[in-house]
Amino acid sequence: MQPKYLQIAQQLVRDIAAGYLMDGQKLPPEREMAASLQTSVGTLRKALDQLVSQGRVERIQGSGNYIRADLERDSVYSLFRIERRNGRGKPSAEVLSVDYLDKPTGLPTFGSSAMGNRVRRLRRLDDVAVAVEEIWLDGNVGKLDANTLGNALYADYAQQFSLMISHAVDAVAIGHVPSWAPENFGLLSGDACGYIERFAWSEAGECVEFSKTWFDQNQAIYVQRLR
Amino acid sequence: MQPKYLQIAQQLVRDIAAGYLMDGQKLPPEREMAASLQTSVGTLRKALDQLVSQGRVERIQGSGNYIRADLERDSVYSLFRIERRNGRGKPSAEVLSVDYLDKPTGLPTFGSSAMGNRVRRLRRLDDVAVAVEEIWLDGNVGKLDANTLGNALYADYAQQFSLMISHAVDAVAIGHVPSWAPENFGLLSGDACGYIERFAWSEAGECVEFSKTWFDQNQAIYVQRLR
DNA sequence: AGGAATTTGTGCGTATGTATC
DNA sequence: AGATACATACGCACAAATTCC
Repeated sequence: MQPKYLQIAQQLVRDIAAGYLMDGQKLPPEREMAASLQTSVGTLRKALDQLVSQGRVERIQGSGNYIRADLERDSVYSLFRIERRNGRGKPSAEVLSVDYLDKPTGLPTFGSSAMGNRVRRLRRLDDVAVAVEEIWLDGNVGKLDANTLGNALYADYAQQFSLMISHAVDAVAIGHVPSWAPENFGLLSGDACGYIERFAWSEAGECVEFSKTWFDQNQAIYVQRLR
Repeated sequence: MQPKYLQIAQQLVRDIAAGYLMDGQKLPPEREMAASLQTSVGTLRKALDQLVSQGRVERIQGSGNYIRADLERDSVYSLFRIERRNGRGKPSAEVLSVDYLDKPTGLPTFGSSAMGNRVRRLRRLDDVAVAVEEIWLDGNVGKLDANTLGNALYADYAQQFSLMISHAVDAVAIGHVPSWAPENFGLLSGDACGYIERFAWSEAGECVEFSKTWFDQNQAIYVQRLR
């Protein structure tokens, strides 16, 4: 039996995910809400504290508690946050190619297979191309089905392979835009460009993915949020 | 006037930093501690919750509260992880200058004062210069004492001003090595260079710090670890 | 091994302060 | 200025985990 304040917090999370609670919606006053949940204000506040720390609820003293449904959290962004310089932007991703190939020499060692799935994508914020990326998913997890590959890559891994990504390490480096970058990407092939190298680990503890993301700094920044 | 629970939390942080509270040490029982601090158990618990969320204290039901001094957290690394390409490196920082100045035009808006403390540092890993950085700490927190400024900047803030940094946002950008970079930095003044922009917030919720860190990519990478 | 004592975790109620509308 | 709503603070009772005898 979980503590009541966690039960309440989880119920609220489910209500947000299910769409019963919409983004920006104002919750009832704490006393009212506590009464309807048959609990005390203190316990309700502890539950809300959880959601505030997750960024799902914003509390404004004297005003109220507001739902902050963050679609990004469960989508393309989840483990890789790119923002427009103004801090907003609806994310999407266009898959340029999916291939099952021998890992080329020069690719860092990761995973256990000599083969890998290579995904190349163009990423957009508000329909503006902001980054291109090349992702290598280790071959031993299986062969990626390009047709069912959507915006939320890690969710697709979970769907196709029951593969859950648990953590990752990102590093920043400076390089050049790859030759396969599409024409409508702001920068031209060969331009100097900052990129992110990423290694990602499965919940089983194996490093299963390596990726590089080159992004147009005029359009977007890579953001690390702490705590 | 800060809330009592934050005052208590900060006093405990100072006591840990000062060495009055050693790693692994067991704190007195909550009721006892609350009495000696002339507060209620609930308020003390809220203060301890802060420290637990920072990893400074571990609470074990039925046993007690234990100090978890994490030297790495309070060192140069804290909230800003630079590694050598091999993943190792003992961090250190040399303070080049500390000045209390009018914020120049062009500096992003943050904090509430027109003045700011400008710190310029050279950062090393294993005594190799890997990055230079310029840090602006808002003037309204006070005037930094250069003499007591060590490697652990955020710990120094806590010491000098009871100022605890709670979270930060980092963004990657590309620019040029500043003119004041020392000779022994690998890159030369004006060289193209990746840098990190950082905004950092106090626990009171005010954005109190802005910094730029230019780093020599041949020597070091900036690393984001997730989860 | 087992039970009592100790210590933190959870839940509730209330009073007062402070920000917002 | 008044009403509303969240923030802080205090205190108590009982549950759960640990420690000690």
